[in-house]
Amino acid sequence: MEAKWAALWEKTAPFTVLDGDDPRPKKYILDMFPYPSGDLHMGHAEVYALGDVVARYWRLRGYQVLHPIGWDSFGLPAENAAIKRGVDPREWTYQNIAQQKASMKRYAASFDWTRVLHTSDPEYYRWNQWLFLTLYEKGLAYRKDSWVNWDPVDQTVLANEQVLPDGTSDRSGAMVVKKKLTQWYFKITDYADRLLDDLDTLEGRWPAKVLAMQRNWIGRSQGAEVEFVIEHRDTPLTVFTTRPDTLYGATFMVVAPDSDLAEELAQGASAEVKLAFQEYLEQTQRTSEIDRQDASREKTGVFLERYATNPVNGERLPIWVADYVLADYGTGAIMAVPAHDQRDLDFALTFTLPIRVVLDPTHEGDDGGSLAERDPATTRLALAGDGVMVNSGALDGLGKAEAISRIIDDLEAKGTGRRATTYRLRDWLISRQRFWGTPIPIMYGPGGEEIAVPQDQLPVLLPATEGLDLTPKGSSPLGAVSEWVNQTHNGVAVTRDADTMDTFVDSSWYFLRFLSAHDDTQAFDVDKVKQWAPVDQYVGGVEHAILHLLYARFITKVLHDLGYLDFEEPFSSLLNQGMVILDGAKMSKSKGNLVYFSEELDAYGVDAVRLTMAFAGPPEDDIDWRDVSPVGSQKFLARAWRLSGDVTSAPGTSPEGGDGELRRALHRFLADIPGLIEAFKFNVAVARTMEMVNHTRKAIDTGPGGADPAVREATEAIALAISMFAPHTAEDMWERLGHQPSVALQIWPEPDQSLLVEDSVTAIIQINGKVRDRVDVSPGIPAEELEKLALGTEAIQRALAGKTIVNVVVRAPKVVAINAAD
RNA sequence: GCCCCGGUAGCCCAAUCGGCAGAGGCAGACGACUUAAAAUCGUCCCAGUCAGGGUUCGAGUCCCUGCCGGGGCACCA
Repeated sequence: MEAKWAALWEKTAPFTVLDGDDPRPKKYILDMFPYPSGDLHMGHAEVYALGDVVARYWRLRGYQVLHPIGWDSFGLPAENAAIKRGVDPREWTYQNIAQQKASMKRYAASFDWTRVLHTSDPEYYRWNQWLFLTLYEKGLAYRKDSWVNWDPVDQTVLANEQVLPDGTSDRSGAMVVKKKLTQWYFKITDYADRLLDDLDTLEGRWPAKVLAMQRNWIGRSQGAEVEFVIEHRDTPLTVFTTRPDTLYGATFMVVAPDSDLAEELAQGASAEVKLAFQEYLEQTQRTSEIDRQDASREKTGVFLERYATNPVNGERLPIWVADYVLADYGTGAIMAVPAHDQRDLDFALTFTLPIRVVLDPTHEGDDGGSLAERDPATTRLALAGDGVMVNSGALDGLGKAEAISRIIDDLEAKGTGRRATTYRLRDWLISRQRFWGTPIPIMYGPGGEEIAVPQDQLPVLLPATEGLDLTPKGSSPLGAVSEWVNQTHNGVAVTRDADTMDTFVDSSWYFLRFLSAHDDTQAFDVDKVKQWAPVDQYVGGVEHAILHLLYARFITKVLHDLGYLDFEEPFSSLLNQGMVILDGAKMSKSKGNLVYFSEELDAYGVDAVRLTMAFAGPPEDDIDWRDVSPVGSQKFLARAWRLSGDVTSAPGTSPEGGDGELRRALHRFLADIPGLIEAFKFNVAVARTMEMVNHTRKAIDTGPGGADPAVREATEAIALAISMFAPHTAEDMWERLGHQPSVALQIWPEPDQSLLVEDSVTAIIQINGKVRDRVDVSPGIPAEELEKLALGTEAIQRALAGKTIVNVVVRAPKVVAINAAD
């Protein structure tokens, strides 16, 4: 059956979207495109099953649906396989693509196969280079020398987003180290506010979890910058603080050891201090991220023998370096307020620095004890809460919030501070020292100056891999291809940038490319974009909640600002599916708890696997393959399929006059399914379809029989519903019902409203919250009548015997609640 | 430490607005059909919704506290 229908679909290509007028409204349904490492796995089986439900659903609703697919085919695994097995990364990649493509076709995903793109094709990556140059021209792509995350195994730099919280690489798993390198960045921080604020517009349409993760990641924090004059230095030291109210409590300053400022200040100190600083800096750089993030570890630091002046009270504050201050957050320096910040307190206690309380937390009715009892110097606990300012000059007596706004006003008036915002988000480092990616279209002149490759010279093609040594050496393999690196530009000898772009650049705009996938004159067609974009429904794993989605949002905003797009968010609605796991754990080769995609298809068939994915539970939940039953899905599909053989009426038979009960159930079903699919309650939609099959089975076996027109009507609707989940079975049912293919091109029938109105509903009668009786009434019954009826029933009369009615609440036509006392 | 999500039957999961806790499936038991088994069909079994408190005529649903599980961020000033 699978083979029969696959051949037909291949021939008729029912899901191809042609250019030209189509009167139907449009929907752009996009599943995250895969990375071609080996064959598809169970995770893919889930996304493509669920994405296909949505795509097929909107087709049933009469929409022209664009549902494209492609491959995110640049990236490290190809290169690593090449190194390990001596194969060409190109060959490896395109072979895997061919295999995955065949699997997707077998899986009956309703993709438009005419728009396939591969990011590793020159026809794609030349537009990636166009994008780079476009950002470059706008000053959004720039080069800087900075401390970067270095993966010592893959021998390449990583974006912040690719470093896991434990300090290891999300690819190789190696402990990431810091290295100072000149690299290309995209200025995503310019968009931090918009990336954060626009998340509000996605509320309710993106999973709350993803919104929270993005907000966390951008990490906006509001406070103030305060300037401290440094002795023997012209420019003051600026610090960022969220607690300017505690400025009077500052007793020392701390500078990050790996900052330029620390280096400079140490130069002005004695020889011993210089030496101590050098040692400390080296020690810091040796410390792994894991250790550095361990807040419980002993505070360390070096006093620089330099002093700053507190702008509000003229106090002399010693300046220290310590690794608990990070060079790349805020200004890389802080004012330390030990009484009100735990980290500063720990440091002050370690080095016996003064501690001054400036905010008295005692208040009426609190049981925290007196101020003396809470002295941070003895309790070793910083006073974190709100209270009343003390020891703070003009701020004395104010609360925290008032003090913050007051002190900022004062600082601004004096010109020694200002309101300020900082972000956790860093600029996006896009250079990679690897081969299998998009070459950065920049050349360097004799003086090292940047020369953008002219647009008409794009693409900058990757050289042939033959004879190329891809082994990681810490610099790009492209650098070794001298005839590629050394070029002549306007008669001058120049060298190409030998790095390639982060593959997240490729995927940050691919959804636009699908709209004109083979256009060789431009990256995307603005008219097509107007017709189709933004993506109406995006489907994919939560593992891309930060990286890919943030970058795609950023690039969309940039292209919007440049006038290419008239929208600012690329994905109007987002569905994250969970993972497919086994025995409560993530599948992995090392654990040996793998379920193979092709084996499952062999064992149960495509339809049963797809249906199992949809039926397993809410899409965002993980599916434990042990808890679900593809056999059960198989049985259900067979049961549904059998209905189509038991229908004996002719195609086109009017359902009028068919069995009333079955028709009422059916039209309720027709009315409910769309809402369920649109709310992503696929599991419930499948359950309702099973229920409908049960109803119809009963009508055939013990009801009016297979000749009843309602039975045909119901079976046809079931075939349509099933077509979203199990296309082969549905197609076969449709044919057996006497129709021409394809069921995928049918329209979901409108429910007959007259069959939806209930002619009677059951009202419940409660006494003191317990259900004591129920009566069947008409839905339009007036409250008084229902109350009279309720109080009159035998069961209620009996239950009320000897009691006094206190009051009666009537919610016609569903509930009568009687409150009675003895 | 901060933030987000979840906890309903042996298991996976339903339950628009606060209104009869159960739609569907898995597993299990029994029965019909069968020489038998499989397949199929049918019937049945099972929880008072993690715990405690509150609001309400009425709470799985709303509020508070706690427990458990999952996830994100974190020496971020």
